[in-house]
Order: sequence, then C-alpha cells, then structure tokens
Amino acid sequence: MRLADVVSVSHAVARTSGRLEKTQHLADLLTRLPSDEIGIVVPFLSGSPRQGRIGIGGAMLSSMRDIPPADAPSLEIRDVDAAFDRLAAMSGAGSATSRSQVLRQLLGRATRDEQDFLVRLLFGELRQGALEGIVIDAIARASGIGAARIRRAVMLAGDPASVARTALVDGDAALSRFILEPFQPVQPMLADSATDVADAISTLGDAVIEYKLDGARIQVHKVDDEVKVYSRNLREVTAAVPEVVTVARGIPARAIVLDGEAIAMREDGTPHPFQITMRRFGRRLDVDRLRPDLPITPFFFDALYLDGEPLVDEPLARRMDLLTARVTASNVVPRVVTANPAEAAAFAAQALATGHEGVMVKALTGRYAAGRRGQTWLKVKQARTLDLVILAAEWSGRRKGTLSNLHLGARDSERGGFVMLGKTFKGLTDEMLAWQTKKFLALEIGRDAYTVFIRPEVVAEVAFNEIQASSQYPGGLALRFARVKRYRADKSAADADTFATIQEMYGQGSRL
DNA sequence: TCTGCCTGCCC
DNA sequence: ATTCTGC
DNA sequence: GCAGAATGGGCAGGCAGA
Repeated sequence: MRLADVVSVSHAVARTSGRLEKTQHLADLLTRLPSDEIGIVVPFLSGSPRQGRIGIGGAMLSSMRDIPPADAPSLEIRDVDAAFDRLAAMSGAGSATSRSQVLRQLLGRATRDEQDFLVRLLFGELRQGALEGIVIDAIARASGIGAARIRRAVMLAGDPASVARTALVDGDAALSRFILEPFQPVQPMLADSATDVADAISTLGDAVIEYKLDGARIQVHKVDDEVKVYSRNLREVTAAVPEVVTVARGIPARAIVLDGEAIAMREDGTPHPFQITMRRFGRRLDVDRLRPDLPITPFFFDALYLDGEPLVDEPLARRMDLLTARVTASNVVPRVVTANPAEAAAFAAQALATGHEGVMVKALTGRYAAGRRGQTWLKVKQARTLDLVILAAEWSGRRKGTLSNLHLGARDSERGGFVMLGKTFKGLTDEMLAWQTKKFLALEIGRDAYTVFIRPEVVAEVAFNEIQASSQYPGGLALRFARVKRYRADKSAADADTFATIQEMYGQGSRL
C-alpha cells in the first residue's frame, strides 16, 4: 500500500469529529490493507512508528522545513518502514548527520501532505483525533470481533499490531493465544483521582488503603532464577535496578508476575524525592557505582500471575493474599484494610507524615483492569496552593491564537521583583483562555517569538503537588504539576506569596 | 576534554 | 503527570 | 466515562562543536 492511501484516510479521520465515523474510516483501511503491512500501518494509525522513538525530535524536524515536497505520491509504506529501520539503527559519531540525511531524503520523496503526516508521526503528535483506543474499535469492526475482546487482547499483548494481525488474518478463535504469561508484560492498571480518602471510601466500600510511593512503576516477571523488570510503558529496565532482581529471585515461587513501585529510600525509612529516585531509575551506566549510596527498593502491591495461574480476573483480596504469602513484608507497600473513613484518614495522614505523596484506595472486589483507568483504584494525593503572579504567557493553546501557557512567579520580598517558578496551561477553560488573551495583550510590555511578557499584576491561585529542585529556574526551585485553580481578581501582586515562603515549604518537604 | 543541546522516558 | 472537551 | 489533545519539570545519555 502507498503512504498516500494512509495519509488520505488519516485526513478523513481528522476531518470528522464523530468517533463512529473515525472508526469506520480506519476499519475500511484495515480491510484493504495487505496482511503483511498490518504490522506497519496499525502503529502509524495509533500515532507512532513500529520502531518507536528513533532519535528524531522537534529540533531535527524543524530543521527539515525547507525540504521541497514531491509533486506526486510515490512512497510505499514499506519504503517508509525501511527508512525508519535505518534511522533507528544509527548510533555513534556522525550518526546525527547521517540520520539527518536519511530523513531529508525520505521527506524529499514525500508530497506536502505526506511530509506533514510523517513529521507529525515522528514528533508524536498525529492529531487525527484517533489513537490506540479508536484503532482498537476499528480492528474490532474490520474483523467482526467484539471490541472488548480485542481490547483485552491488546492489554495482554502490550501492543495493538500483533492483535490486529491475528484478528484480521486468523480470526476470533486465534485471539485465545493472548494470555497473561511471564515475560509478556501487560499494560499496567491505572487509577482515577479522588479528592480525599473519605470520598474514595464512600465510592468503593470495603477497601484497602496503601501508601502511594513517589517512585517509578515496575512490573516484575520471574521464572526460576530469570527476572525481568518493566517500566510503566513496558520498557525493559532490568539492568537499572539489580536490587529488584535480587528481591524477585528470593521470592518462593517458580513463576510470578508482580506490580509495584521502585523508589530510593533513605536509611531512616523515609523516601527520597522523586528526582533522586530518577538518578537510579533509567540509568544504564555506572549503576554499581551509585548502588551503595542510593539503593533502590521495590514495594509490591499486586500479583498478576502465580505458578501458572493468571490472576487478573481474581478479586484484589485474593491477589493480595497470594502476594503477602510469598513476598516479605518489607517489600510490600504499607497498607491497611478498612471501610472506616476515620481509620483510613489516619492512615493517609501517616503516609504524608512519612514523606509519601498520598494513598491509593482500592476496592477489595476489583479485578485487575489492565491498561484501563479502573474505577476500582482511586489515588488521593496532597495538593497545596499558592497565589502567584503571571509574568508572561505563550501563544498557541488548545485553540490557535490564544495565549495559554502561563509563566508563574513568586514575589521576591527581599530584592523586589518576581522569581519564576515554572509554567502551566492546566486548569484553563476555553472561556479563561479567551479572557486572558485579551487581558494579557492589554498588559503587554514586550514579546519574543512565542512569548508575551506582561506587567506583573494578575494573580492566580495555583495548585501543585511538590516543590522540587530546579537547574532551569533562577531561584533553583520549580513547582511540580502546577495548575491554575482560579484567577484572584481580589488580589494584587503585592498580595502574592513570596519566594521565601516557597523556600520554606521546600525545606520542610525535603527534611521529612 | 568539556559543555550545551537534543532525545527519550520517568512522573 | 493534570486538566479540559467532544462524543 | 472514555479517548484524545495539549502541555509541565527533571534525569540520563549521546552526540556535536568549541
């Protein structure tokens, strides 16, 4: 199949807003697609190449803007896939130059529409209003198999391409080969948010409350002495966390799959900040050098498979029993089972006092809903707010032509002026975007290519989860997960929170 | 060899 | 990660 | 309620260029 055929379907999908119609367009394409190209095109339509990230980012892509497009389409899907293979394989001195050349060549053979498609695909912003979720529906429609069945297979397979091939070529019965088994990582279950523990308990009933650790999600697979560790996105990270391998090897089970969190702990049993955990997690070099000073500890909270039996359809209560029967308590997330809101709230307070980011509340009857934001897991995290001054805003928000991304500053009561603590666009409705675009242009004192700087007069109440060390911002501190709660028309810049306050909050947080 | 930029991937 | 929006 | 879009900060590692 030609790339142009895929691009034209992508356009048709982008043009319609209806999910059913998008699905139909994609299903039609899948029906026409030669079976040996399913593995290439399904990832394209889901928003990323089969090869994943291949070392091409925004800077490289913007340097390609001058390439004249071809007049007529000529690229085959296979050509593109082959070029991506070559790009992915490049490394070492001179590789950036050759990568640029190969990409340039590819884009030079593409029409304007094809160039746009390839650039969006490589940048990771397909923006056709359909990604994996809709593609799954399309696979279901094209194969005549139920969407729930396809979805489940994708969760167990970890990716939609192999499921699409099986469904379209071999049919319904063949989907039974997608089962949970060791070394075949499954998409991890995700959680919804709740505002507080009492709220979560009242939603879920009998529940387990667990510390929510601010580390990195891990899925650990073990068969006999062989162990593999996967990240939340199913990337294999075994080499980065030998401590986890050691713990897993010590578990008295022939075969087991566990879900948990890896985190750097201090000797006193309190957690390091997330930034410190990340010095170890994701590291490939010098792991042994850092190990003594910065050990990583796994804390497990679920068991998905044990000695031949998949557990994902078992209620949480049974999975917990099996987990605690095999894993030492020091490697299980601290937890309490209760339906009593007061007891749960006390446990949550204890989690925060120990330095953790909050708690998870999970229904005891819940199945393990792989890949879904299940209604049976609720996270409760502590958020605080500050009144901060808007220093500037950047163009291009949800709708073109609005000033959306806000620069947030705290008042510097000692030296005067403001200390920037980060940016956010979150929490802004369309209505607020429209209002602030007008307002900020009236306050403009200067601009560059992307940014309008304004008189520091507008105050916003900003929620955040943590203050973290920053190498980027002038005060050496930045807000984590900042979002606007509301504008404070009743406050002026002189009423805004001071940088000294933020420094104090940071000191308290990091001493815990 | 050092530094800055870019990319990928955690949250 | 968080949040908003359309379906 | 789901799916998608839009965008945040930081760390590690690789490469290019001074």
